[in-house]
Amino acid sequence: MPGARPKTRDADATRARILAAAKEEFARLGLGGARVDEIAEKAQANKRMIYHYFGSKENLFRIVLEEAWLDIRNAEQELELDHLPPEAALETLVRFTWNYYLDNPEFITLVNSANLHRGRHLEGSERLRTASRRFVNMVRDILDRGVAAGVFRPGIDPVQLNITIAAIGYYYLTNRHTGAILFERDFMTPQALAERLAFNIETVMRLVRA
Amino acid sequence: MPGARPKTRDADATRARILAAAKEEFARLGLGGARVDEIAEKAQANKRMIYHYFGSKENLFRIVLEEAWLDIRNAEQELELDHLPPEAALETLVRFTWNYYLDNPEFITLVNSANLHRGRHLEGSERLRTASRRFVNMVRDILDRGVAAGVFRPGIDPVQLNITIAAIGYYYLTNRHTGAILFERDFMTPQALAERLAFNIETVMRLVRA
DNA sequence: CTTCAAAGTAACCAACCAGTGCGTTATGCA
DNA sequence: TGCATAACGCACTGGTTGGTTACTTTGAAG
Repeated sequence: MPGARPKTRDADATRARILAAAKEEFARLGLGGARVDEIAEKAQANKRMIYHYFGSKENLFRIVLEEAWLDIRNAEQELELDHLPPEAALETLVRFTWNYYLDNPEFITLVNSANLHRGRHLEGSERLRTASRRFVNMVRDILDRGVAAGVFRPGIDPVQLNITIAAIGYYYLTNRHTGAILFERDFMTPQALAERLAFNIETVMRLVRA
Repeated sequence: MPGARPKTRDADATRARILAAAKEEFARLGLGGARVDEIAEKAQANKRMIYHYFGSKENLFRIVLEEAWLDIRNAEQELELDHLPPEAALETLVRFTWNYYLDNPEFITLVNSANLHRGRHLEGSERLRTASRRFVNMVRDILDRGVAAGVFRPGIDPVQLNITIAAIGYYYLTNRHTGAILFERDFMTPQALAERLAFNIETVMRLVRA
């Protein structure tokens, strides 16, 4: 929940409250479903302020998206995977990705919304491209070290591996509602979550092992 | 594109045109973004006919979703995987799933929309549950035959395997727009698609092999 | 032919919604 | 203290949207 409005005027705080409320609403209802009035109310701000700080609903969406992505890329960097042996580094990345999706469920729905709109709102974000390049290099480094140590097979594309690591967690969580109906099981019990994580680690390890 | 309006009155054809147009619009813009007037125009029908046949926008969405799921479940059955040896059956399923997503891109966005609304529109569809049960049994049978033949390891949960097979294709395609921006490569060239399919087959085979 | 239910249409409505015009209030600085 | 600037708020609009009312047309059974 965005915090309460401060007594005195504070541009940064108001901007931040709007951003937090927008993230919630866009994640819950998508770009088309979210209401600017609702965002303003949740942020304890006036709708006029949204247009003052962000210009348009679409631009607000754009900034929410960019922030969300920069957040996960920063968190990945803080894992310092280059300090771990390759197998431990990869398993840590799989666990981290899974837990990040669990702890930040709005990230997944925001990404879905962005893609429904064909990625239009992320085009031209140089900050994001830079962060992503660093991330891919980190995974490439893990793979290279694993090959050198003889524990990973050579020739694996780090981008394909990244996509797979994200996919096996992301899909399970984003499609948990229809999954629960089709497969007649609760996807979100602690046991179900633990089983899925173990399955995913096994999948990735078998994929890379020499 | 839904066909042109027939000369004479034809309730079934009108209903079908509305359904086809709705599928397109819901897939393109989501439940909230789709416009009933637009669906009526695309279907060459009057908006009132939508309410006559389907009662409400939400109910129209519900039926579009159910049809889309039944379509893929039926197509899977037609593969007759029980006539193939276990390894060939599994690879065929991975290829089929991938190609189905490629040939029916609206399926993916419909599923995303359904999950944004927490699966609410699929609740209580007994037809769908029956079809899904048969599908899971089919995969379980492939796994069992593979274990008996000594080519697959035992203890694999067919539901987890299903989820993974869907995930590694689905995620790549649904997130191809943001992926293209982040990873600075075109996800949809024939070569990129062939590489991803090969990677996915490798992933699944390594996951199940004894 | 007649009849009548179903198919089809146009015009409408109340609610809603992104965006704005314009005025007010607080704050930092000279 | 006075002033420029930025933060903030209210009330409105022009256009849109899901859904409805009241009506005409069609086809087929008897």
